[in-house]
Amino acid sequence: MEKTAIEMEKAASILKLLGDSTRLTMMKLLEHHDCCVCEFVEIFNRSQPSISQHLRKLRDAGMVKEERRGQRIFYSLNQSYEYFSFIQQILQSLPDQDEKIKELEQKGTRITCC
Amino acid sequence: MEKTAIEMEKAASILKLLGDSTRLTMMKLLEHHDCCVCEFVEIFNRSQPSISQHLRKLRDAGMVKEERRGQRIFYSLNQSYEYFSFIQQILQSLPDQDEKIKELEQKGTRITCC
DNA sequence: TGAGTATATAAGCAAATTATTATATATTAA
DNA sequence: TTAATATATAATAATTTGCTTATATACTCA
Repeated sequence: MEKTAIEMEKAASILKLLGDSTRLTMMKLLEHHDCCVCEFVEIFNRSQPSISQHLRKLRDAGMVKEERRGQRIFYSLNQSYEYFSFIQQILQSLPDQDEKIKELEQKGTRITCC
Repeated sequence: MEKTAIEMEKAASILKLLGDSTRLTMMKLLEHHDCCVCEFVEIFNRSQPSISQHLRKLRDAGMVKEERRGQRIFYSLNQSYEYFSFIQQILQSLPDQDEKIKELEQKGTRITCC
């Protein structure tokens, strides 16, 4: 097997993580926009612990990385992730979620600085 | 927006189904080879009901179709599935599983006719 | 320093998932 | 017809998942 080929078990575990609409939408949003936890809480209308737990799964898998800015923690795609191109390929097939960011901007709850 | 939400949900449900290494490997095998239940039972070394239940999920989702030939039921990818190209794109990123078919052939347990 | 805010973690629970065992159905062959 | 084979389905049990509530940690600001 070529060393660029993803193992089946690994691929399945990645797809399992993406196989949740909250996490999948998070990843699609992060494709173009860094986001902090409180933005996800508002976008998904979920509790803060629920959002944090989804983010932890993505982070533990290595798909996203975090960066603290003041009190907030911003998440972004980890472009060094070994299987980044596999994920990217999937995300490219998904419908744009930018209107969710636009809604935040209109409500004035989009966080753009620390 | 509602349509987009539905599409993300649909994508997530597809990825969830593929997010199991048995089902994912089944789909990869079916990409190039029709298979019957007893072949999967041997390949995965799982019980027959377990295999049938995985196949039922894939069939209920519309990803695979079945065709009876005598006592056996052969499964194949449903190329008319609405999201076939999405699935195909994922399968193309996965390593070839043909050696599993070759093993069956060497053992003489590959089923090629009714 | 203490209060307030943002986020993470832990514990517990209900729902979903997957495997197993037992049984039913469909087909073939004696 | 009966027996054997292939597969599906049902019932159950074990495991996993994702939510909630409660609490801990980290940072900012007065």
